[in-house]
Parts: sequence; C-alpha cells; structure tokens
Amino acid sequence: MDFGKSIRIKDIAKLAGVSVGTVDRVLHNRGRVSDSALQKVTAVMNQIEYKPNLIARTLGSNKNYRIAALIPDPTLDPYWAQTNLGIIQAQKEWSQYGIIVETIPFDLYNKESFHRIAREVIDDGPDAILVAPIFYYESVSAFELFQLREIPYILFNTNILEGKPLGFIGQNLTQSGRVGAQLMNLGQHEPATFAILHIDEDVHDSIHLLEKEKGFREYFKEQQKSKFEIVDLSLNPHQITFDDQMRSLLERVDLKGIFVSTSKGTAVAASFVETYGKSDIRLIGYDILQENLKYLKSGTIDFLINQNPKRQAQLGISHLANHLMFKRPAPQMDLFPLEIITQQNVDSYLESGIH
Amino acid sequence: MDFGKSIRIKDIAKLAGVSVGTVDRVLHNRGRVSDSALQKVTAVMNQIEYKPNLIARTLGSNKNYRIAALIPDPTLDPYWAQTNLGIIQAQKEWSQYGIIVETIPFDLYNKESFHRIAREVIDDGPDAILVAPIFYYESVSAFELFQLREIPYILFNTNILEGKPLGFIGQNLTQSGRVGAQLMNLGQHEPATFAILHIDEDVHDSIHLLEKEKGFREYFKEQQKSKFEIVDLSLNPHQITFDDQMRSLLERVDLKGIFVSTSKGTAVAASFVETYGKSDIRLIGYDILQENLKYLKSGTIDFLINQNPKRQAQLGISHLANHLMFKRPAPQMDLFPLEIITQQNVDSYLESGIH
DNA sequence: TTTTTAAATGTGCACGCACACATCTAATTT
DNA sequence: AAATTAGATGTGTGCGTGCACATTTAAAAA
Repeated sequence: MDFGKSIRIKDIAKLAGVSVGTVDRVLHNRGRVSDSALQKVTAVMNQIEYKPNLIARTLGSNKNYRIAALIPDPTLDPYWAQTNLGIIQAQKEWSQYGIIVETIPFDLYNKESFHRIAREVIDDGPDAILVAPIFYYESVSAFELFQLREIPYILFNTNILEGKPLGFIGQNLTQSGRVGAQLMNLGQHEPATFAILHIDEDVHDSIHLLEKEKGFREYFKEQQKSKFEIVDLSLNPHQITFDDQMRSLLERVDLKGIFVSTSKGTAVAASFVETYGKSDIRLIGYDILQENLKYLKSGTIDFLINQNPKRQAQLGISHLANHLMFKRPAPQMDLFPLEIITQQNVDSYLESGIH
Repeated sequence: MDFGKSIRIKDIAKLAGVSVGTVDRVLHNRGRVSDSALQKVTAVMNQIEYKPNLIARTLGSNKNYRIAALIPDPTLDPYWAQTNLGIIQAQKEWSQYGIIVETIPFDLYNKESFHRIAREVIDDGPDAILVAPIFYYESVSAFELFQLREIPYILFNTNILEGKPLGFIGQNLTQSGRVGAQLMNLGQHEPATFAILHIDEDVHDSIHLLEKEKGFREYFKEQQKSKFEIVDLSLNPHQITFDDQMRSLLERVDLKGIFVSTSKGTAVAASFVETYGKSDIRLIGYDILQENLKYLKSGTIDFLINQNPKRQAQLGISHLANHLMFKRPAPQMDLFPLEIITQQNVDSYLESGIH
C-alpha cells in the first residue's frame, strides 16, 4: 500500500527531467513531443502508477453537458413515472457540476411517436443520450443516427444488440421468468395449472414479455416430474371481452397460480383475483408500484419481482455523466439483481431509498 | 429549474456587498462578523440556494484522514471476510482523496480482546471509527471513550442505542425474522413443526439472534389458524452432543422447516439436512457465503436472507469519509433492504457487484 | 488629540489539472 | 552568416474553495 501523497503531474515532470507541459502532452498524446522526451516520460510512467486527480481535472474545465433521456411518457404510466423519478434525482445530483438532464417523452404505444421524437433529440444535439428502446426497428435506426453524430448513448430497460451503445442497464429477463417460476413452484404439491398473463395494450411487439415467459416455462420444463400445466394468455384490458376472459380464467378450479409479466398488469390481475375472492391463488407480478403495494399488503399479491426502474434510470444518467466529465468508461452491461419483494420485506425496500 | 452556472461564494459576496472572506466566515460561522454583514449575507442566502462546489472544496484541503474499522477477525469467519472486502473496496475508492482505512480485527468470541483492541485504537487516535459492536457492555464503554476524545464513529451490523454515533447501518432484525417466517409459511398446508436454530459458539450474548427469533414467532402468532408448532434450539457446534442433537431434530417426522439465524450456521444445518437426505425440509438461512451457495444451488437451502455485509461496511466507510471531507451529515439510520435470495436469483446478485 | 487595541473586513495563495501562450532550439532557406 | 520557420519545450493562468494573513475601521485608552 502506498500511503501518503499521491503522485502529481509535477512529480512526473521532475522525475523525467522535463516540464509539466511535456508530461501533459504525453499523457493526452497531443504530439509535439520529441522521441527522447517521450521515452523519458513513459519510462517514469511505467515505474510509478499515476492516477490523475479527477477532482482537480473537473475543476478547470467548467463545461456544461446536456443529456437527453428518451423514455415513454411518465405521466401516462406509473412504471415510467418511477423511471422519471430516477432521472430527476440524478439531475439534482449532477446539476451543480454542469450536467443538464432533460426528459424527452414519447408515446409508449406509438412507434411513429418514438421515431419522430428521436429525430428531434438528434437535431437538438445533446452530448449524450439515455434511451429506453421499446420499439425494435425504430430504435435500431435511431442508433445509427446517434453513431453518425457521434453522440454516446446508453440503453436501459430493454436490450437491443444492434448498435454500439456505451452500455446496457437492466435485468436478465429470462432469468426473471425463472425466478417467478421458482416462487410459483414452491410448496405446490398437487397437480395444478399456472397461467402466464400478458396484460398490455400492445403485446405483440414486446420481446420483453416473451423473454419472461420463456424463462418461466424453461424452469418447469427442467423439473423432472412436471405435474403442472402452464397456459398463457395475452389480453388487452381495453377490449370488451377482457372481463369475461379474466373471469373464465379465474373460475378454473385447477388454477393455482398466476404470473403476470407487466407491472401495470399485476395490479389489474390482482383486482380481479380479489373481486372473485380467489385469495388462494398465488399471484406473482412485477414492481413496487403504488397500486401493487395495496394488493401486496392485503395478501392478494404474493410476490413482486422488482425491476427498480428508478435506480436503472438514475444509474444510466450517472454513467453518462461520468463518461462526459471524467472519461470514466461505463460498464458495458449492468445487470440489476432480481429482487424478490414480499409483504414482509417491502417496507425495508421503501425505507432504504438508495439501495 | 435554474440551468447555467451555479452560484459561487464570489457571487454571494457581490450580491451582499461584502468580500468573499466575510461570506466564508458566515458560511462556516467562525464568528468575527458584524451583525449588519451577517444580515446582508443571510438575506442573500435565503433568496438563492447556494450549493458549495464539493469538487473545489476537496481540492484545496488536502488533508489525510485515518479511519479505523473495528471488526471481528475476517480471516476466521466468512461473514466478516465479506465485511472486510467492503472495507478494502471503500479504501480503494477513497485512497486518492487522502483517506486511509485500517482494519483492526478483534476476536469474535472474546470480549476481552475487543476491550483491549478498542483502547489501542483510541490511543492510535484515528479521525473516525467504524465499529461492529458485538459485545454490549464493552461497546458502551468504548463509545464513552470515543466521545471523550471526540472521535466520530458509526455503528454497523448491530445497533446499540447508548452513545452518540453519527449513525447506524444495518437491518431491521425483527422484520428479518418475519421475512423468514413468511417464506416458511408459504404453501405449507398441513400442520407441521418449524425449528429456529441458533448455531453459534457463544449464543447467550447475541441480542442479534434473539431479535430474529422474535420476529419469526411474531409472524406466526399473528396468523389466525396457527397450525404450526415452533421450537427453538441454541446449539454450539463445538460441543460433543451437537451431532446427536441435530440428528434427533431432523428425525422428527413433523419437521417441515428450519430457520437458521446465523450465516455460518446456515451451511452447517444444510450439511446435516443433506446428509440425512431430508431435502423436503424447507431451509431458510442467512447470507451469500461460499458455503451456503453450494447448498442453495443444490436445492438444500431454499432461501437466504442477505445481510449484505460487504455493502454495509463499504457504506459505513463512505459515510465517514463524507463526514470528514465534506462535512456531509451521515444518515442517522441506514436500514438495508431485506434481500431474499434463491437458487434462481442468486447469480443476478453475484454478478451485479455494486447493488 | 494621539495612540493603542480589538474587532471587522478584505486579499492572496495553494490545491492539481488543462489549456493557451511564450520561449527556446535547431534545421532550412535566403 | 543572417533570417526564417516549425517543432519542441517551458511558463502562466483559471477553475471555486478554505484558510492564513494583511488591512481597514471604530471604539477605548492615553
């Protein structure tokens, strides 16, 4: 351990027998350095471990950076409202260092809207972008433009392998489905049916949801004695038939569990389960939203898997800010833990803001 | 939102019509300021929101601070080894800002050792202390000395209400027991016996473990139809009778679940359960230790409640460093979420280092 | 009134880095 | 040999803060 003062540029200069200017040029390789000087400096650099003082570095260059956050309209969806909270919090944290974050909302159910908004963002020319790429093709085309303009960007929530983002922040969705399955399986001794519910206005596009289903099914397939039947339903709550479909599902006597793949859908399913008094059905869904909280406390929802949208967004902004200010590389993949929330531990999550 | 440059001390000085020196004195209230000047400055301060530039602040004061971490010997216990990892990581993070962290280990099973080591630490005179106060009385007396020497300190892992620490970092242990109970209860339809196991060389002192037990019992008491019997055993694995006691416990046909209150004990219990082929017994314990991991993956352990010793320690050091360097107040109580770990989500926790 | 004294206020510097600019060196041209 | 030039190297300044020190002010003592 090397305690004491850390090495400064000045120290390197002295050791190498050159001026700080020369060391600076070598460090940032801006040329204009003779071979002999370059050798002397690199020789010193190899011997000692120079760690630039990031604090001092930032002080001087008092630049203002603008980050655009491209997310579904937070006023129309509680999940994305959480996301937006994270962005606002990050914005507060970084504002004093000249980082300006602006949320640019698009319509969650309208590809065209995403396409249009993405162009606007690009024309606005921010220094970096945080984007939730809900729509596959529209996102890929947007990425191309980002790269053309050399605007660094980070993906979160949904991963898309095309393009060259700085990184991705989110969860392993297949594994997420497996966690749901395991929780469903626990202590179920009799043959039963489990339902996978996709409740969404526009399901067909959501690779998102299908990955969760895949994991869920995988888990049960791996169990030797698979005494369970698994059915899946994609329902649109705005269709007239929705209520009937839900009712007929809940009337099945063999139904012992429901796994809902969206956070919003979880509350919807819970309300039906409660209405029909089917409290013995194990209900597993997503996220600590206000609506879900109610049903979790009443015992209707047994487990929530927390996707932590707030922290995802907050971390996304942080990574970008670090990239812009300190040239610190963002982690290429930041997979969040698959947090299991129950009636008994939910408060501990709500109280501890940061974690 | 106020974009653009943030306000500097210089700006306040100009607005108040005084010099930066006067503003500085007001901000840090070191006196030597006339009433009129003080009023002018505070008037400005109330109107605008001044956020000192922490970056610049750190640059100037290039002090070296020493933090002592007073914890059980990490080489003798995997749980405390995790703690130590957190300390080492924090030490790395902060080293370049002149924070030096030193781990001072004491013997987990020897009060006298704690007493002695605590005196040594005090005589050494660190700038702050992070302490895991395992032993009640010895800790209280140590706190008095800390306060006498005006050394700020933070508690973690175990809370002790005496003394005036900057804060406490840990978990709500009663609630932790309740989480264990809920997980035990889930899907158990037939009458059964659940055992609470305290496996430790030196149980009698551990308020720690008893709180968990309290929460566990509480939960079942609240359930209306309590068809379960709950027994508790305090066992010392170094006693000759230990094996027999474990065997006779596991031979009970009505035993359907075991809740182990220590991280080390969890692995011990798991080995017995596996040896006697009682894989249908639900086993719930603590912490993602290497040993436990094995049994979690094999399915012997059903749930682990994660106390996150690594992050607790890391955060403790961070709080102290922030206190020393930036005069940022540490949160008085930082309660960690009660993370539920299963076979299916454990990897997601291991992979995401930070969270 | 002049001198002393303490309180009040202002000024200047260091912190480590980045960047602009000034100076120096040596090779090339006139 | 003198002048030009481009490449190499060194110097200086600002960033915002905290703190030491210098200076001013006004009240008290001579």
